[in-house]
Amino acid sequence: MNSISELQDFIINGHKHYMPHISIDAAIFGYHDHQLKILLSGYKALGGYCLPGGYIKRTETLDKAANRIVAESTSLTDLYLKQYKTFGDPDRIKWSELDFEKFSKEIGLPYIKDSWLIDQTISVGYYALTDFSLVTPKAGLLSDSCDWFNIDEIPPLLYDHDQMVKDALHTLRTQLYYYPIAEKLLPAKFTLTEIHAVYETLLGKKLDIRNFPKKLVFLGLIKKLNEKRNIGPHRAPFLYKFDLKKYTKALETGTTLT
Amino acid sequence: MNSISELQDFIINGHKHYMPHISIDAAIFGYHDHQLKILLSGYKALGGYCLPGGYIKRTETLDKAANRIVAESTSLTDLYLKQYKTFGDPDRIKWSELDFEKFSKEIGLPYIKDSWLIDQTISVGYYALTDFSLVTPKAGLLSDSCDWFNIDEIPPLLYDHDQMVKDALHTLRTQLYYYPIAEKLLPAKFTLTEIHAVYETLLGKKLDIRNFPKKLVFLGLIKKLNEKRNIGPHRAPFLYKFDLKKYTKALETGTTLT
DNA sequence: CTTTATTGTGTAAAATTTACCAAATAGAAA
DNA sequence: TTTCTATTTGGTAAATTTTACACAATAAAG
Repeated sequence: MNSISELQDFIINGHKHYMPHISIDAAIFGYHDHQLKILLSGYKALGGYCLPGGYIKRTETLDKAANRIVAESTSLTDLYLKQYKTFGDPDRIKWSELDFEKFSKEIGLPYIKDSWLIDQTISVGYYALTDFSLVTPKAGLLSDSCDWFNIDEIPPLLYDHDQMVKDALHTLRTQLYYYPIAEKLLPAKFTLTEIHAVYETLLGKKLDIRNFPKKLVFLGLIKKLNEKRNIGPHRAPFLYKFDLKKYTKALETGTTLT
Repeated sequence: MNSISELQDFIINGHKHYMPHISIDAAIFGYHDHQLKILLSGYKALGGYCLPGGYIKRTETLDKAANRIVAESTSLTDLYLKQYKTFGDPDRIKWSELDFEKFSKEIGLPYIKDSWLIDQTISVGYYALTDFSLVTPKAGLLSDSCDWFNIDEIPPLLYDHDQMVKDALHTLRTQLYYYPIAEKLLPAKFTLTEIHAVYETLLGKKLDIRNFPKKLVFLGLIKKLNEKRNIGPHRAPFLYKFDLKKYTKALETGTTLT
C-alpha cells in the first residue's frame, strides 16, 4: 500500500481530479488448465474480496480509465477490454453494513465519513481477457491482495460484485461467437486440443473433438505451424496460431463456431 | 414547457434529488411501412435535435429512471428497454460550442453557468422498442418538439448522439437473434409479409419470402389466427401472433432466425 | 518391438438451408 | 360472369452443413 498522506489526499481531495458518483469495476479473465480464472482483490479492512476497480479521471475516456485500472492489478497495458454493463441500483452498496470506523482505524486515518467516496455510486462494468501465464497479480493502492480464482470457486463478493461476475460471464459466453475471445485467452501458439478445451470450458458443453478443430482449419481461422509440442509418451501435436485477419473478418460477417 | 420557476428550481437545486455527472439517453425505435423510425427531441434554444434523455433520481435504479424518461416522450410505460452502452468521453459534450447566454435568454433565466448541469457528464445509453402506432410523441420539460424520423433521414444530432444512434442500431441488429425484438416492434396481430419485412429492414438484406415465415411457423414461434386482413385486390393474408412462451424459450436456447 | 494414450484423417448419414415451381384467392376490370 | 393482376402459400428437390464415428498415425516407455 502507498503512503498514508497520499491516500489521505485521495480521500479528501480526489473529487478534484476524479468524477464523483461513478466508478469502473473490471472482471479480468484468464484461462489455464481447463479452468476459467478471474482476478480478485482482497480487502482486509472490509473483510472480503471484490473485482479490481477505481475511479475515472476528469480527463480520461472510460476505456482509458479501464485500461489504467486493469493495469494496476495485472501490470499489463492494452489488454482486450470490453464494456459490458453499467450498474446503478441505489442499493448496490449496503452503506449500513460497512464499518467505516474499523476501516479508518485500519488504514490509519481519523475520519473519512465526509469523503466524496462515501456517496451513491454507479459503476461501469468492463471485462478483460488475458493470457493467464503473462500476469503477475498485484495488490492496488487500497487492496491487500490480488489473486486468480477458478471461476467456480470464488467466495461471495462485496457489494454487487457477484452480480457483476455473473453478467460478465454471460456476456463473455454470448460474445464468444462474435469477438476474438478465445484468441485473447490463449498464448500465441497452441494445440488443437487446447483451443478445443477453451471452447468447451467457456460454453460448458462438449464439442466433438474432431469436428470442432476441423471447422476452424477449414475456415482458415487458424494456421498450422511447422512445430510440435512435446507432451510426453504420446503423439506430439502440431502447434497452431490464429490468422487474425481472417478470424476478425469471419466474425464480422457472422460466422459462428458451434 | 413547464413553469419557469419549476425549471429554475431544477437548474439550481436539481442535484439534491438527481445525481450529477450521470445522465440517461434513450434511442426509442418504432417500425412503420418498411421503415425503422426513431424518436428525436428538438431544442430550439440549442438549434438541433437529440435523443430524449434525463437525469437519475437518487432513489431510482437505472432501469426505473430510463422507464420514466422514455415515458416522458412516448406517454407509454413499461416499454421494452435495454441498456446497451455507457458513453464517457470527456469531449462528448463540446461546451465551447454551446451558447449559454442565448439558451438562458431563450428560456427566460438570467444565468445558468454555475448550474450542476454544466459539468462533465457520462451518459448511459438505452434503446427502447415500441409499436409505432401506439405512440403520440410529446415534447419534454426542456424540449420544444418530439417526432418520429426515418432512421436513414435523421439530421446531424447534438453532442455525441450520432454515435449513440449508430451504436444502438448495431446492438439492435446483433441482438435481433437473441431477444424478442421483432415482437416488440409489431402490433399484436400481423401478417407473414409484415414480419418478413421487419426482419429485412432491420438486417438490411433480402430474406427468402417463402422460407423465412415457413421456419417461424415450423418452429411454432408464431401462431396462425382465424382472421384475415383485407388488403384490397389481392388474396387476403392470414393474421398471426407470437407464441411468446415458445419464442422466448427458443431465443434462450439459441435458435437463430436467419 | 510391443504397448498405451493421444492426435488427426476420412467418410457416410442426418439434418438443415436454399431455390424456386405452381396453386390459391381477393377484388378490379372487361 | 369471366378474365386479369398481384399477392399469399403449399410443396419439393437440390445444395450445403452438421454430426457421428471408424481407424490410421505417432511419440515414448517398458
